[in-house]
Amino acid sequence: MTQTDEFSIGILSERSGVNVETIRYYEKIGVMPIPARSAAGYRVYDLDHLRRLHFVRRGRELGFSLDELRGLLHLVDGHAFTCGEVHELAIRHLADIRRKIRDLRRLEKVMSEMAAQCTRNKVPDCPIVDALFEMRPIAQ
Amino acid sequence: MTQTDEFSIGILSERSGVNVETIRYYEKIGVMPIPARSAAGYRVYDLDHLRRLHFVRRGRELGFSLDELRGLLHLVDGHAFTCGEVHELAIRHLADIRRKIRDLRRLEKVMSEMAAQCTRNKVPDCPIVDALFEMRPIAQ
DNA sequence: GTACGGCCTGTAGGGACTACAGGGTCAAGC
DNA sequence: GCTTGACCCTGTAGTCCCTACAGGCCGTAC
Repeated sequence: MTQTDEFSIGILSERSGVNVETIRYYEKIGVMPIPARSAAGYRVYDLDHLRRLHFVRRGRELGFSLDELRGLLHLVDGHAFTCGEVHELAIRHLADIRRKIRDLRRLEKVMSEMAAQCTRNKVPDCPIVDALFEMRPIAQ
Repeated sequence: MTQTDEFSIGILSERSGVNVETIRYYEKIGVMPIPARSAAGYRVYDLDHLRRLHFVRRGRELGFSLDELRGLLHLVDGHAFTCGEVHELAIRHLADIRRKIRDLRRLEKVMSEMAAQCTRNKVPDCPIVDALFEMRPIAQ
C-alpha cells in the first residue's frame, strides 16, 4: 500500500459501504476481479475497484441480482459482445429500469401524501392505500 | 370458492405473479395474513390479498427487504402508530425512495446512450462507464 | 371408481450475504 | 526487541428469501 491510490480491503469496505466479507464473497463468485496481493498476502485495491463496488452496491439496492449486475458489468467492460447483443441487452435492461422508476414514483407519491397528512396532525385513515396497492398486470 | 371474488392459492399465484410456495412462505413469516380456509382446508383469498401481494412483489423488485415491507404495510394498515411515528417513517422511506429514483435515472441515461451508440453501429468504447461508476458518498 | 390436477404440510436446497473460528501481519508504545 | 491490538487471511456455519421436491389428501371428469 505504498501509493495513496492503493488500499486494503478494510479501507475499500469503509469507502464503498460494502462489508469486508461481502467483498471477498464477490471476488469468489466473480463479481469483483481478483486483486493484486501485498508481500504479506493482503488484497490490494485501487480506485477502479472502488468504482465497481459502488456500482454493485447501488445495483443491489435497486433490486438487481448479482447475475444481472455481472451481465451489466460484462457489457460495460466491453468484451465478448457484438454490437447487436449490446443493443438488445441495453434495451431489455432499459425497460426494466423504466418500470422500476415508474413504480418508485408511485410509491413516492403515496409516501409524501402520507407524510403531509401526518404533519397536519390528522390521523391517517389511508384510502391512500388504494393507490399503493393499485393493481395492474405484471410486466414481464 | 363460491363467490367470484374468492379464489384459491393457485389463482392468487397466477394473478399476482408470486409463486405458490412463496405465498405460503409469506404467510408463515407474517407478511401475508392468515387466510380463511375452505371445508377441505384449502386457503381462500380475496382481492385485498391480491392487492397486498402485488405491493409486496413490486416492493421486492425495487430492493426493499421483507422487513421494510412489513413495516410499510403495518404503517399503511394504520394500527399501533402515532401520527408522529407515521410521519417520521414516511419521511425516512421517502428519502430512500428518492435516492433510488435518482440512481435509476442515472442508470437509464447510461443504458439509453449505450443502446443509441450501438444502433448507429458503432462499437461501444464506453467512457460512459465513468458515469455509471461515478462515485459519491453513501447516503445513510 | 379411478385418474389427474390442485391443494396440503413438511423438509431440503440455492443465492446472497454475515458471522465466527483459528491463525498470520504490522505498527505503536514500552 | 517484545508485546499488544487492530487488521488481514482462509475456512465453515448460519441467516434471509425464496424454490423445489416428497408424500399425501381433495375434487371433478370421465
